[in-house]
Amino acid sequence: MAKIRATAAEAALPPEDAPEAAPDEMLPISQRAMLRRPDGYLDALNAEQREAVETLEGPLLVLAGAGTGKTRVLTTRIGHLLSLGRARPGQILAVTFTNKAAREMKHRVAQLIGGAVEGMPWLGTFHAIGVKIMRRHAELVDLKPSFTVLDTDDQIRLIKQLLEAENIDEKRWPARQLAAMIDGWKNRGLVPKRVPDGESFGFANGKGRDLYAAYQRRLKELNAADFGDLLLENLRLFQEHPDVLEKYQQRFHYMLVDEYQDSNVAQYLWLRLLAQGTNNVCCVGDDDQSIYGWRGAEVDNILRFETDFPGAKVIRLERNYRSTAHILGAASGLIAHNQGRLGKTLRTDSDDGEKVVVEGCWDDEEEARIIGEDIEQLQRQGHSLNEIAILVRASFQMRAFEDRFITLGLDYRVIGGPRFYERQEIRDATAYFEVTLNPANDLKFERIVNVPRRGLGEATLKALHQLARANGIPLTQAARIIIETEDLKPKPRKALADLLAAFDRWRALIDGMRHTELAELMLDESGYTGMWQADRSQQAQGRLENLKELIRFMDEFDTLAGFMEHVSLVMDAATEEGTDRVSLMTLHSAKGLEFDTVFLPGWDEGLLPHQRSLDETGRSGLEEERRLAHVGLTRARKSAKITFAQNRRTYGMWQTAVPSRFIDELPHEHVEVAEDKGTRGYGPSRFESAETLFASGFYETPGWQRAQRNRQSGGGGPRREPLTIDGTLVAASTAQGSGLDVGERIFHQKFGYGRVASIDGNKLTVDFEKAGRKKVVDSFVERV
DNA sequence: AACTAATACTTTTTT
DNA sequence: AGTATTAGTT
Repeated sequence: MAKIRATAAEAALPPEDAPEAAPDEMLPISQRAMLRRPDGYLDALNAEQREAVETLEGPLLVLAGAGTGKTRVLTTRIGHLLSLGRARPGQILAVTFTNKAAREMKHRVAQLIGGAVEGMPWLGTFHAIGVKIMRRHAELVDLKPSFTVLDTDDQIRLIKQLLEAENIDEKRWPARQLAAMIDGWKNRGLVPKRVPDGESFGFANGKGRDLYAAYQRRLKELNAADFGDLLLENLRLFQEHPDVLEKYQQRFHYMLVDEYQDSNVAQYLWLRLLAQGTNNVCCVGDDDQSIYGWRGAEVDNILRFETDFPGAKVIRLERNYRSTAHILGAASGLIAHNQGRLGKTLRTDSDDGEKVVVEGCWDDEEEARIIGEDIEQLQRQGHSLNEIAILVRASFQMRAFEDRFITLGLDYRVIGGPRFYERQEIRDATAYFEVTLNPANDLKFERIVNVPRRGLGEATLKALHQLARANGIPLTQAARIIIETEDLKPKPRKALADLLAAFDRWRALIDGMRHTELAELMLDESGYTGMWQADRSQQAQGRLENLKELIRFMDEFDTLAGFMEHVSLVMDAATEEGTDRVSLMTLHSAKGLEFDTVFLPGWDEGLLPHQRSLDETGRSGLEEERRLAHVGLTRARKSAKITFAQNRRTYGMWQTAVPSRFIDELPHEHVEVAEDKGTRGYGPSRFESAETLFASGFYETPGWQRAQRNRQSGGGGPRREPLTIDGTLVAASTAQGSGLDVGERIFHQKFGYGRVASIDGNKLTVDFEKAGRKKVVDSFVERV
């Protein structure tokens, strides 16, 4: 086992560390000269960008609005540092939040400096860099260098076990909730003993902090760290070991942070410690694009930059190179409603272009139909589908579009979605690999002990747990003991013995066999591939494909351990390029991208300012939602269209929706209401009024005003002044005993006439004459 | 231990 | 509405 750890540790310290061994890694003179040529990289910048690139010493905040060349500044700055010989690649720390951004930056730096330098060893996500540092000093944070990074699944599983051990009712205090709390604490840089009493009481009557502490202890026993630890433990490392900190302070001559508005407290503290060395820290960000507050990001970090880093210089990039004047005007007008901004005024030299179009739809299906038609129209006009995107607030919205596009035969791609690594089959497969490498990983062992089914169920697991807990040993070791006894029935005993033997066999092959072959062997011999082959379901084929893809991906690494290092942090599904497809994604995953044409469906009150955001974080939540809307609009280069639905299904029930308040906040001069094409008639006659409504100038129409009234009155109840932030969304909650009885004949806006089949509170099951059996909320039906 | 039925929960976003 | 988890049954 010691041997295995050694391999893992070696793999964890890849050759990128070479700079120390090969001291002079400065770019060759010829290359530096090339970078200096007069038509070179600096000339391509505007005055502010250039200043941002050339201000090398001291703290610098670059406030870069959407489309102002933020990435260009960052990469040019790195190139500049290298070409001036101010730093070697290994002396520049450059952190991003996403793997995508890290890849992009690596790529562009390589382009800039001609790919001569073998990458930048310290360019990566906060988490990836955190792991790298922690592996080198693992013992100082009570881990072994081969520690594994837990995914969210394992995290929950572990917490469940803790709750069980403490006899806490998981119904009342769900593991997810505790996981979220612990995450939150870690994001704020709080170790267990620093958790405030009040918050500790938020879980299981004050056991929150103790559970957190117990969880951390279990992690150490398992030699594992969760995502939060990659930052928190790093911070602890620096705080408790000034000598280590000093080493890194000296190493990093220049520090760059991308998307600083997304940083959380732990990241901020980490950065500030490092910056106390040279103080050459450059943060790039946009407070108007801070959309990860719910995940612990602190807009405050960017708002306070000048106080945190005394003597800081602030440069604003306000020239937008992306969007037309109308789009920019609409976006700026919207975001101006936020308070607590650093304030930027985006300018552009572009033409006015087209106004932002707003169109109301009957329901989400019509929304998808209208947008589908628009896209087909664009396609006929010769636009590339790759330049069209649909940006939604929540992923459930995607479904209507996917359905529609499939019937239209329109090619689309979903960006984001479940990450490759998060798929069940990938997690299972990597669990096999992990247990082979590290038999002490109880969580992974538990994951696959009975996958595929081997007859090792609850009873066996319980026995194993008991033995393991009593002796303080890993499950696999307990298994080894238990198969020598009579404690298990013959069948499970044999199955367990076989499994252990298999792991031993695979482990013996690690050094003697190509790791991709070994991986295939493991999946075959364990019966895992067989399990999916035998599965006749729709998805089984896809899962097998994914497993193949996994093996292909592994090929890019030299060892199994080296692959495992990256799998949890950096692996995401390959996005096939090449084909012409419409992109479908959430607003969050659209940040940093741009398209000629952007569709923004679902600007409904409760969905675009998302109700949950409003409920949980009030005003600041509303402002974050507004920033999300702003991010959406600013993705568009040439045209943007906003739609909303008047009826939407939530949790399977129809509710009337009200247009988003953000629509009203758009400056009139940059907006036009969709003209009536006369081809969109839909079902019931009441829709005709909606058509005329949109044809005759939106803001003055009766329909619009009705929507306004609805918004303010909370859905027909007694009038309430402007919808309060935590006001509930129209219908559902206003139902006061409907007085309906089973068997009564009713009318519903969408489904027409029907008879009540059963009543459950305010939820009705109705047999409609045309639409069949549906569940609806009683306030949407009227007695006839 | 495995299968079926009932119930609860969902719909923010990501390393 | 649909999925995921859980409880109850064989």
